[in-house]
Amino acid sequence: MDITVPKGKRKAFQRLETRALILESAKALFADKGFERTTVRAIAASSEVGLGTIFKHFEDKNALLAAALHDDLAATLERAFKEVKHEKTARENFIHIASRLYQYYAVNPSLSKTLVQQAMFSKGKCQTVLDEQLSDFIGVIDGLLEKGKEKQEIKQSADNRAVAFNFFSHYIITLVSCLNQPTFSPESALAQLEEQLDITYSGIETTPGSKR
Amino acid sequence: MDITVPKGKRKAFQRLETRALILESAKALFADKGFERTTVRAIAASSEVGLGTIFKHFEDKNALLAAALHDDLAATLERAFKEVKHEKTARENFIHIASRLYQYYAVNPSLSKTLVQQAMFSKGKCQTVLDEQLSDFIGVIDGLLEKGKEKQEIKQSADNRAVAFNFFSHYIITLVSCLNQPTFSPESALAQLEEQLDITYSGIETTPGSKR
DNA sequence: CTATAAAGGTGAACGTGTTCACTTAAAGAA
DNA sequence: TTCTTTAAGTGAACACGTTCACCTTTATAG
Repeated sequence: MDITVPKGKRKAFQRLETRALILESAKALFADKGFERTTVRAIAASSEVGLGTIFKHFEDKNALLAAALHDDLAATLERAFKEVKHEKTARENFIHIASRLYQYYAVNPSLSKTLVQQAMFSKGKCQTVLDEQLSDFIGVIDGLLEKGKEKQEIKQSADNRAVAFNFFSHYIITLVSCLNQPTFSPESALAQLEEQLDITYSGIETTPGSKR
Repeated sequence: MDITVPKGKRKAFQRLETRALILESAKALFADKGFERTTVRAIAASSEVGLGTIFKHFEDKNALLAAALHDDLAATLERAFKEVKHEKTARENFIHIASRLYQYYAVNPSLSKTLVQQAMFSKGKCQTVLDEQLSDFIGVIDGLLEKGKEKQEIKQSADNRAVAFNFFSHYIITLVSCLNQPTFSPESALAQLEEQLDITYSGIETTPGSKR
């Protein structure tokens, strides 16, 4: 019997507290040992909770990783979105957002790789969390493109949806490609992304004006 | 004592035969039950081989899948490469190759998804097999682009390496994106790929000539 | 207050991928 | 041939993710 929460909501509070405890331990252990080398039993022991309890709070070990990184990732995204400057080009703003994300992934490339893998391939349900962030991301790019059209950066005939997907493709492939390198450097990832954006912007077909 | 191979190479032959037996069973079971729902024990039983034997032939269950699909995939790739017509544009040839691959993946989308996932994220060693195919793929695209430059389809200033990577990015992201749908249709995947190639070809920036 | 229902918490037990000490048989040396 | 070495083959044992029947505690009904 605890006096801090004398209401009829002790259970709900306990639940949240337990969840937080588990997440804290999970985060620390994942960061320390990596995903595969961290056992659910170790997380249970570290958070002083029964093994089964963890699975009352999280669908599986993957969901645990997603939850452990979710808050930081969401904060990174939100911060990046807020830093969008409307006087800058769509491209500059996009690169800035990508830059922030790459910096975040660089904190722990190994964990990031696992997270990205799960986001891209997870079966059915728990992907919702990451899908939301993807939708946000695509939505923001869409907005940037619209602004870009207004300021003559981008041609009117371009389809925002398709171009947003194009940007996202390059962002994600560059990320995966660089996460597979022995070391992940946000700078080289950005350079690679810029190279692809060059192509997306200028196109590759011969044009009447540039047939030298 | 078998009379068919009386040489001093019985062991080598036995080994190959055992390997083939395992692969045959693995292929059938994977196709029937899917990757996760097929146990290594079931493969061992079906191929009438000890459990440990499988791991003398394959690093792990993932390698088993890669090996099971490798030959078909290699054949698909080779066939697609041979169908390249030099009188067609680089884009048409690329789309044709992608089309063949998408058709192959469509045979068993679930297995394909697992295979692609492993190819993109496998740790360290066994990825070699798939990496080879990737190198081939990139190499062929590179060649197509060079031809494309000769026939004025693609501007000289384009960097083949970067553009080949660009093509590959769209190919792979489209594949993953479509494999995550409830049903995988090569046709809709191709449509999506074409949409992205449109962007890559024409570019999105406003040009002096197209400022309407 | 008591009785009942609901929900959090628990760890033994299970299934499965993977390892390893050992057996067996082929290849090579004497 | 006979002995030695090498490697294929094997399944018991292990580690870990996951499940589930059960317990305990809180919430709710009477």
